[in-house]
Amino acid sequence: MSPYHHGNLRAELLERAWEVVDRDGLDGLSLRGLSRDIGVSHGASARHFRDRQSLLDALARMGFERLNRALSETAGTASFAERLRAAGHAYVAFAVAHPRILDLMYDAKHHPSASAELVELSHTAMRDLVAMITAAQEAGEARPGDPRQLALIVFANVHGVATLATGDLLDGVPWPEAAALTIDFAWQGIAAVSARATGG
Amino acid sequence: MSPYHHGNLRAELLERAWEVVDRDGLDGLSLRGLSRDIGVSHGASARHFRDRQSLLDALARMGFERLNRALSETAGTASFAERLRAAGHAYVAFAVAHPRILDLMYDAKHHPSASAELVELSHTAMRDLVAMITAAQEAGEARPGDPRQLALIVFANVHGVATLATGDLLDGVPWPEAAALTIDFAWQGIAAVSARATGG
DNA sequence: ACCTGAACACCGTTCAAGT
DNA sequence: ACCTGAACACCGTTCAAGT
Repeated sequence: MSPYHHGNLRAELLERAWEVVDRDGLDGLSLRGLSRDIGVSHGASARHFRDRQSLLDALARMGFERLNRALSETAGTASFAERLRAAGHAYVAFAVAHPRILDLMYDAKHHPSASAELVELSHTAMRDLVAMITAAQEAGEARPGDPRQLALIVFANVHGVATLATGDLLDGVPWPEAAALTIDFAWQGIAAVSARATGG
Repeated sequence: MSPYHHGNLRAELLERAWEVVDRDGLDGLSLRGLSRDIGVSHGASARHFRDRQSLLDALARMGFERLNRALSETAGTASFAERLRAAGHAYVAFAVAHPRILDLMYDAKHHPSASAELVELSHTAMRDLVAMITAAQEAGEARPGDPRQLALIVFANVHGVATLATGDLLDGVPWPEAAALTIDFAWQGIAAVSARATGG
């Protein structure tokens, strides 16, 4: 009712934009429509976001923050194979739950004006994976070799199956199954021979 | 010089749109700008494309046609391992050469108004891969099991490494190396045990 | 059949002015 | 510091009219 907004317009814009993109995709998002929904004038967003791309950048950062949090929550004390399975599952689950947001995340990251924070957040998962594989190697559970190469293979598998899942290319296979299949396949390839023998 | 266009405006719109998207991304593409570049009035495109999304759909179809052709050109008489390597290389090469087009291809395919032809073209590569793996199984070169599951794994690997390559997540590793690494890894996993022993 | 050009409803962005 | 509202240059889409 107060003629002026109460100071958290930035957060409200982001939250509303997340919902719109999640539901209708990027096509459904306009700054003017967003302002209309929230009940501010159409120029109000300019105080908080230089331009449309700047809002998308912030939205992408939100996405990576939530994805990274979901991934880090799987880092328990379980075996490497189980942690990998949990992390992979979490990644694909995020992709399936928020396919348009994930698209936006990688689109924004590719954009020439991408913020340093966004680029940084987009590399976190890969870095954590390299660290995890290094630890697995030191524990004798993963085969030796450049951990970045092994991480690359695992990441390619997980991201690839996520894309297949959201792209409707799984051909009827439920995504948790496809994800487990792909991740176990990747793990079998990078596990040490001794560990491989004990695997199911 | 003639006041009217000479009948291949549709093809010209598509060709020009491909160039613009390839260079500047989707943000740089507008129907009015396209018409301006070609030298027709801004409403002319409506005769050939219902709306903007319809042009993007046709553009995506072009992309899958070219990608599928590049993939089918690798289907020589070589061994399955070599054909897989060549096809994977071709896929990643296309992704690296035309990252924005590839994005557009999958975006358009996700769109509610996606044409049946586009959906069909986007499934071709996967179907060919399943057929190839089935043949490899019959030749005793691939391990038994649901060929769709094995194809899924290979496709996830290839598409995943393509995404990593265009997403600048390869961490300095040249993409042909990363692609070869990932594909060989996938092949080792699906190859028959006897074939695996002979592999490098 | 194919293209033109005006018309309409929408954008993103900027900026003086208000509180 | 934060928001308003007019202004501007751009869109996509439609449609009568021209050839």
